[in-house]
Amino acid sequence: MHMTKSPIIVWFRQDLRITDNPALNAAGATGRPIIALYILDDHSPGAWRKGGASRWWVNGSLSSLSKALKKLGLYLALRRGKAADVLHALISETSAGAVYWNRCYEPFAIERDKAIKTTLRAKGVNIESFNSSLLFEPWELRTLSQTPFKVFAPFYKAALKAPSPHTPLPAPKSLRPFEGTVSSDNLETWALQTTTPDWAGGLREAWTPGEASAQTNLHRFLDDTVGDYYKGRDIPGQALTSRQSPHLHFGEISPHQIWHTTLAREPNAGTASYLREVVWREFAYHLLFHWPAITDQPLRADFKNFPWATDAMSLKAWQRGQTGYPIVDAGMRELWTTGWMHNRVRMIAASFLVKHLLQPWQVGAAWFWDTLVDADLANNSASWQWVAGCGTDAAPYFRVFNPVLQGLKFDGTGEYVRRWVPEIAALPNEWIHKPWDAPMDVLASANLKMGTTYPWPIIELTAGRDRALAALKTIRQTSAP
DNA sequence: TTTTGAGTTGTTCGA
DNA sequence: GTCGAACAACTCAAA
Repeated sequence: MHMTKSPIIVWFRQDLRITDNPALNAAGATGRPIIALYILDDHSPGAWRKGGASRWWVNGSLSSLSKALKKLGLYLALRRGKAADVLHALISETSAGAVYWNRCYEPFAIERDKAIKTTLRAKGVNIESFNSSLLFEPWELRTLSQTPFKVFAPFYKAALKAPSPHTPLPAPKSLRPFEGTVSSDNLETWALQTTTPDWAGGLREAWTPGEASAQTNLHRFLDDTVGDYYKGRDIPGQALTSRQSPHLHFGEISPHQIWHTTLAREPNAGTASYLREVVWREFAYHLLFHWPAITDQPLRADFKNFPWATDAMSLKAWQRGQTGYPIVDAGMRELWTTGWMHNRVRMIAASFLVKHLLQPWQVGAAWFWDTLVDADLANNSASWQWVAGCGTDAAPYFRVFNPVLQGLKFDGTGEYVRRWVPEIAALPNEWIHKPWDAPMDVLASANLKMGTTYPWPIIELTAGRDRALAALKTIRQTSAP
């Protein structure tokens, strides 16, 4: 058989879209028959098994991708297992001569893909990989002395100065399908969406996975709210953020599409700060690429000796949204119900766990990994380390978010808290962020029994803050020579 | 090589 | 109620 006629496997991973998909376009351009493949890979060494919310999402995303491919004449084959094994099997079934994919950047994925590339090339299979999920490859942006960046501001400056990211590719007009038989799992048998119990009602209500939804959502955001984004993105009671994170994570939309579509709009403070947030995502990937251990280990070595006060009860109260601090509890319940939490509240809730409750950031990261529909190894690792103060930037150690002040400042109307903590909804604004201080008659008329219908605060704020600052002091001393 | 300016998102205290 | 200073020291990145 001539290699040039042999089919190409397009291996879909975190690029579940047909527009601006370089691997798919390149395969299409060869004119050779195409086999579209997705592998549910929980088995490669070091793989971060998708959490519950992510599994729910990818189920919807795959079903949407499979429909879109069908319109192009392609059938999406679903297989599960160790990616290398699946590929070897499929190649021997179909005599495929090439595998095309868009790059992933998680440390385990890099290692897996490198190994696959080596063994398949040794067998004479051509491998082509493409960039589809980052505006800048993690190794592209460098300081003047050729080192990777550790601080966002200069990274951002370098990103703006760098050559413009590629403009998005159109969807291929038509593709030549592979004509042989390729067996596929039935998506339902993967049981990514558990129905007993069906805990995903809130997710279904909040989200529509898939490329079409990602596009609709981007245009809604740019048409209606980006103008208010600069300040509005801090107000959790209002829906002024882009809500693109899960779409971006699964590659239902590319950052290039977001970048160029946004740049084509009337520039203002909102569009500028939105693009800046997209560069934050790039920065997280840059950090993960150059410091792959940040998924588990604090980047700052002195934090290895940090005296965390690991405590299962504290963690549980936080996870369940029962800390007694309304803004924290609201956030944790929004997360549990919808698989997402507003960015401002993520910072408050994360800071509360790490600082006031002195729980290791890794356990918070693990909970987010399991419950977020946008769970992303780079963003999650970098962001938790930022909050904990052990990451790259020199955030001042004394920056401890006060959940009452943050609540008053960013949810002064209590709209957000009332939505997610209904048992205190009848409290007037004055007490909505500190129900424990409310007078007896106010509590009574709000039908609120502290300690019964809503918990007393799990920890006193000043005591928690002082304990955190004292803990930080200890590692400063121990890290001295 | 050395120097210099700066570093996402805050809180508290005291005037 | 408002406002500015203090809260540490260190590391990064560029000049």
